[in-house]
Amino acid sequence: MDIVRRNTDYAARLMVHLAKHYGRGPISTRAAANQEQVPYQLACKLMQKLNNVKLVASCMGPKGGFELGNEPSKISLLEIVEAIQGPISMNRCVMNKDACSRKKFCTVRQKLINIQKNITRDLASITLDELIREHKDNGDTGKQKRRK
Amino acid sequence: MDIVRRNTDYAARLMVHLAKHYGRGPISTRAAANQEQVPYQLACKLMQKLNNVKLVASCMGPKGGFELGNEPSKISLLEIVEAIQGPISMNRCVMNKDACSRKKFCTVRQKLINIQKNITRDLASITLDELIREHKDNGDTGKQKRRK
DNA sequence: TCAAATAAGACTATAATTATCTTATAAGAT
DNA sequence: ATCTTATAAGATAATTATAGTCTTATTTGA
Repeated sequence: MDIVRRNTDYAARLMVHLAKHYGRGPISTRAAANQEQVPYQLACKLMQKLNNVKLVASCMGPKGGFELGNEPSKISLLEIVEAIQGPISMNRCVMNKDACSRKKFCTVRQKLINIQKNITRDLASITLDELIREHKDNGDTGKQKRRK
Repeated sequence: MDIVRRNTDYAARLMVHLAKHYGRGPISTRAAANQEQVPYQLACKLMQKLNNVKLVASCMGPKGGFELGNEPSKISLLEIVEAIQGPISMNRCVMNKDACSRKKFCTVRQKLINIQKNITRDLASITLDELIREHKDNGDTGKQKRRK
């Protein structure tokens, strides 16, 4: 099983897509999903989750869609991961205080907590703007096919 | 979902148990499972997986059981994790070269690879001997209840 | 030969994840 | 006003992963 799941991967693609168009109005989920090779219906659900935590802002109606809720430099991969799949957890005993009665004499727990901190720190350091900066020289021409 | 899964947690307990008795002959799975609060049948399966990669050595027959396949200082948490749940993977595209056609222009992949390296390095640095050293002052009296 | 142990694999159950479907609501365009 | 295109929300289905159990075979010391 992967730490970053498939849906999170999809969501990251969609966010990178929005980031590339930041400041130029909303993008419809259909267009973003098509271009980023994400199943449309799934994309709708993912956008909703991102909307719930204000990583994106929605505009209903025709010509509507979603746009980033903040500057690309202010949105990290960690936020996207947590919006879609919840907090990164090394082990249930790390997140849930009551998960294990052995906690008081467990020597593994503190070590797992430290590893978890490293992971979240690393993910938090990756922002959308650096992801699009490196994307620049690939073929996003702005052309788009419509409809699923 | 937890990066370290429940069965891996069980396996780690069993390994710590064996480590405490290292050099004093085999321990039966039943005894270890009882003391470490691991379901017996599951413990059997886990010991087999650990045996497959030689983290433990088996001795069949009465008075048999398992013992560590190596000194506690030579066995890391990473080895236990990988024996039970397979390699740590940040994302499918990291482990499986053909998982994603977008790989060539994907800016996230390399960053995920780096995070994954950090995790495995951290887990590899934790060895059984340091886990039992810190365990020393808890109540493993050697008393044991028999039977499930 | 018996009993206590591992070996191996089939099987079941549970839970998590992914994907789809349906209905409702909003708002621009005509 | 009505139509069309879009999001909102939630129910439900399908798939996959994980955890747990059961059964039978094999080994070996007493």
